[in-house]
Amino acid sequence: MTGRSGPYRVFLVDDHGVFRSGVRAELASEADVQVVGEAGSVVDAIAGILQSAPDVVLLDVHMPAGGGIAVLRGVADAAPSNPPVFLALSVSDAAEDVIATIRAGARGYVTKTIDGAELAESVRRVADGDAVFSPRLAGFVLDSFTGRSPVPEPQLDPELDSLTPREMEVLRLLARGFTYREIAEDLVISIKTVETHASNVLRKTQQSNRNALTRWAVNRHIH
Amino acid sequence: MTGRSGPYRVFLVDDHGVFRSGVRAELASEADVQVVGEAGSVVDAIAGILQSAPDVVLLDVHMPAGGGIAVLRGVADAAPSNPPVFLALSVSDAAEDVIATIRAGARGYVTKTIDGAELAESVRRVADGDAVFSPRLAGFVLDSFTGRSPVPEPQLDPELDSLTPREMEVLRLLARGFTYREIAEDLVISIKTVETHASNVLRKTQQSNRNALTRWAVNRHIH
DNA sequence: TGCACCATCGGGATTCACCCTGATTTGCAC
DNA sequence: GTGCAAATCAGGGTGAATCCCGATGGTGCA
Repeated sequence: MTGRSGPYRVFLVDDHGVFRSGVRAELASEADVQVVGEAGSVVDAIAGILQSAPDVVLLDVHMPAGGGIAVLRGVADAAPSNPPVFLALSVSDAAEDVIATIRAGARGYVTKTIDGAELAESVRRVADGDAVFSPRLAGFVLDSFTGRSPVPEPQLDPELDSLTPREMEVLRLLARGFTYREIAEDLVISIKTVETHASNVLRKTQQSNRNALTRWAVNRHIH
Repeated sequence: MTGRSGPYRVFLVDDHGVFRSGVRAELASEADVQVVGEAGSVVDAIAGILQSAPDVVLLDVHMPAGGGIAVLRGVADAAPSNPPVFLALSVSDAAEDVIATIRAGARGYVTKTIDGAELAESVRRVADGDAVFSPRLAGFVLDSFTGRSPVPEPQLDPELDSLTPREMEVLRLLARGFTYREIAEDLVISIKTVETHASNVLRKTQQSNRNALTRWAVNRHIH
C-alpha cells in the first residue's frame, strides 16, 4: 500500500456505450477501483472529468471530433487543482497513435484486448505513478526514446486543425482512394488545383505520400 | 408475442473481452434475452456456437484471423440442425463491410454506438425474422439492391487467404505507406520483385490502386 | 490602403505506380 | 522425373503523383 485513503476513482471516456458498460462490469469485481463517471463525447468528457475529479481517466483514443487527445488537452487547459492521470485505451496499436497520445500527456496506453484484471492493475499502476504499456507497444515507446527506430512522425491534431476547409474536403476524397482527376471532376475544379491542395495537405500532415496519408486519415476516422 | 417458449438465446463473438462484458451487462436487464456463451477467437466461436446452439449470434466483423465472416462461414459449413441468425456488430460502417457481411449471411448489421435497449430489440427482431440495420447503413443496403448506387466491390476473405506469405508481407508494408523502393530495401530484394508482388496483391484483392488497397488493408486490421 | 490567407490555375520536371511479357531458380508433390 | 507454385529479376512503357516555380482574384483584417 502507498497510503491511499480510498479506492481508485476512475472516469470512462468512449463513444461506444456498450464498451463503457463492459469496463464498468469488468471493474465492478475490483473492490479498490470505483467508476465515478463516464462520457461518450469530447465535450461531455471534459465537463465530467472536471466535475468528478477522478484519479484516472480511461480514454478511447479514436473518437469523433478530435479524438481522445482533444479530451486530454481540454482538461489540461482547464488546469484543475487535482489533475487526473490519463490511461489510453485503444483498438489501434499504430506507432503514430501511441506516440501522439503519450506526447499529449497520457501515462499509459493499452489495447482493448486487455481483460478486466489487467485493466484494473493498469489503473492502479498509472494512478501510483507508473507508466503502463501493452507488450507490443512497449517496444515502440522505448525505441522512440532511444532514437533507434524509424518511428513514423507523430501526428497530433494541430496538423488536422491547420487544414483549410477546402483541404479537408480534398483529404476526405483522397482517403477514399479517388485519383486527382476524379477529385477534380467531383469538386468541379482543375487537376492543378487538386494537386496544390493535396500537396498542402501532405506538407501540413507531414506525410510523405498518398498512401501514408490514407493510412493517417483512416486511423483518424476521416472518411 | 410470437409464441416463443423461452428467452432469446444469444452467443457473443468479439476479440475484446471488455466489449463482451459490456454486451452482457447491457443485456442483463432484458428478461427475455439470455447470453448462453461467448468467444474471443474464430475457432472458439465456431465450436461454441455449434455446441450451445443459440438463436442469435452477435458478431464482431473485424477480428483477427479472418474476421467475423470466417465465423459465419465456419458455422454454415458445419450445417447445424438449428442454425442461428447472425447479427453483425461493428465499429465500421464502411459499405464494403456491410455488403460483404450481408452476402456472407448475416441478417442484420448495427454499429457499436448502439445502446443496450436498442441492441436487445435488434436481437429480438432478427430472431423473429426481421432484418435490422443501423440508420446510416440502411441506405447502403437498399441502394445496393436497387442497383442505383456505385457500391464498392465487396471484399470477402478468400482474397486475403489467396495471398502467399511473401505477398502478405509486402501487403503489410504497402499498407504502412512505404514506397516500393523502401519495401525493396527492407526485404532486401529488387524493386522489380516488389512490383510483381504488389501487382499480384492488387489483382487478388481486386483493388484498383495502392490507395484503395491501403484502405482495404487498414479496414481489415492489417498493420 | 495594405497585408495575409485562401482558392484557383499553369508550365515543367522528376519520381512513383502499375502493367505486360518473359525469364530463372527453388522446392514440393504426384 | 515431371509438373507446378512461389519467389526472384529484367526491359520497356503509360499514366499518376509530387514538387518546383509563378500568377490571379477574392476576402477579411489592422
